[in-house]
Amino acid sequence: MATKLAANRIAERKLRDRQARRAQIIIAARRIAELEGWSSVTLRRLSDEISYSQPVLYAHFGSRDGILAAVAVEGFRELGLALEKARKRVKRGGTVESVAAAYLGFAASSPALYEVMFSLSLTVPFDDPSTPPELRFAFSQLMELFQGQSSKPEVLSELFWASLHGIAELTRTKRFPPSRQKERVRALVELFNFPRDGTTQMVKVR
Amino acid sequence: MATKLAANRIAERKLRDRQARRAQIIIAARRIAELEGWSSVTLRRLSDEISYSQPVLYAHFGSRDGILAAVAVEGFRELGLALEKARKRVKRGGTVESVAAAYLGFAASSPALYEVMFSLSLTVPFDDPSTPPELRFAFSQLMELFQGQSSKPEVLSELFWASLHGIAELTRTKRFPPSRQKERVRALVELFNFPRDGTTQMVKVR
DNA sequence: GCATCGTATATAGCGTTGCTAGATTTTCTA
DNA sequence: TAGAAAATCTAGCAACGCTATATACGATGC
Repeated sequence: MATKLAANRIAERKLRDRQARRAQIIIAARRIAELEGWSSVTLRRLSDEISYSQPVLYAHFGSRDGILAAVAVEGFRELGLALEKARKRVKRGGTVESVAAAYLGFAASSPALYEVMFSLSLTVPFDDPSTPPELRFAFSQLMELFQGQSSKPEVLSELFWASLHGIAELTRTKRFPPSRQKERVRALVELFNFPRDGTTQMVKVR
Repeated sequence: MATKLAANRIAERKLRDRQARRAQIIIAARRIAELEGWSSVTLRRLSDEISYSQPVLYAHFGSRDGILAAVAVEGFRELGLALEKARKRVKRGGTVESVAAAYLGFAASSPALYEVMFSLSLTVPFDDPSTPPELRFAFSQLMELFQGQSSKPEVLSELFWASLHGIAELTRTKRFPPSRQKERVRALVELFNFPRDGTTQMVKVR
């Protein structure tokens, strides 16, 4: 019987080791990408960093894309937490502004991570039940902003997400001059702070 | 003297041939990408399609990225023309709606083309004088929409561009369910049809 | 018309990539 | 401690972007 217990502990230890190494790979990939770009994240380089041979990487993730996907999911996890924090620590003047700042701050501080979260052809249909919970959680934080304010919270939060993503992406790829970033965010917040739910109307005044 | 003229004509013909082949390469790359994705656009495949050897590709574009960049610029050219058309043929109810539809229609009908226009690390700072005119023209079409309406047309048009780009991108990568697309666009148009220029105000009604 | 020279094009190969089959070592079990 | 099983490595394949070198071609001068 003691052998059974020992076998259990061994299996547990193996699992721990396995997970630790998996995390190590993800961290290494992320670090290299952030420093030198994703094209520098090669399997040989990675296997070198973790001091294992290449096939070990395939035991954890089925392919190079599998590694990128794992990094992306980790990115969504962190983004979700950052948005939740920004939403709950209600800054006076509206949560929309706080969440927008948190989103763009995240994208700006980890450009390579943000890049792989979207440029990857993960093809996660979002609605699908197979969508990783990290993704759903991150989006749910955006949806919370418009709950009850509008007749269609999904539509408004999707549009909000799209706007944030567009700003993040065009900033990351240097299409937007950084000089006007503050004004862009201010305009964005103004637009989304007044959703048209039937009880709000825009009128001309003079 | 006749020899001089002949030499001229020969040089012209060579230039024409060269440009024709250049266009051929761009068209082939675009077609392959649209059918099988950009990873299938290899130099061997391209040289095969145009019935020339690989080094010829390097005589035209310095590298594979050079080919992608050329395709991207062509994409911006077409996008600019499409936006101009949508803006000038004023559909009743506002040009914003028309331009938005044209933009998203372009992105949806040529996803690979749209992808390379932005996912490429062209790193074109936009403001820079070295920015291709095709890019500037396309953006100018968006800026036209908000000229005079707002105190800061650049900010509003950049925000509009970002929103459109976000929708296009999240749709292309299957993050958005296509079912709500119409509503998303409607909400977008509503938001941007009422820029806050000091003569418009949002009020609660009941 | 022919030799010559320069340009255009092709051949062949280098180094690196993602990935994998088969050998080998390590670890557990009985 | 012997043998089974799992884990890991070695070595190599095909395909990639790219380029040095060789060859064929076309224009030019006598």
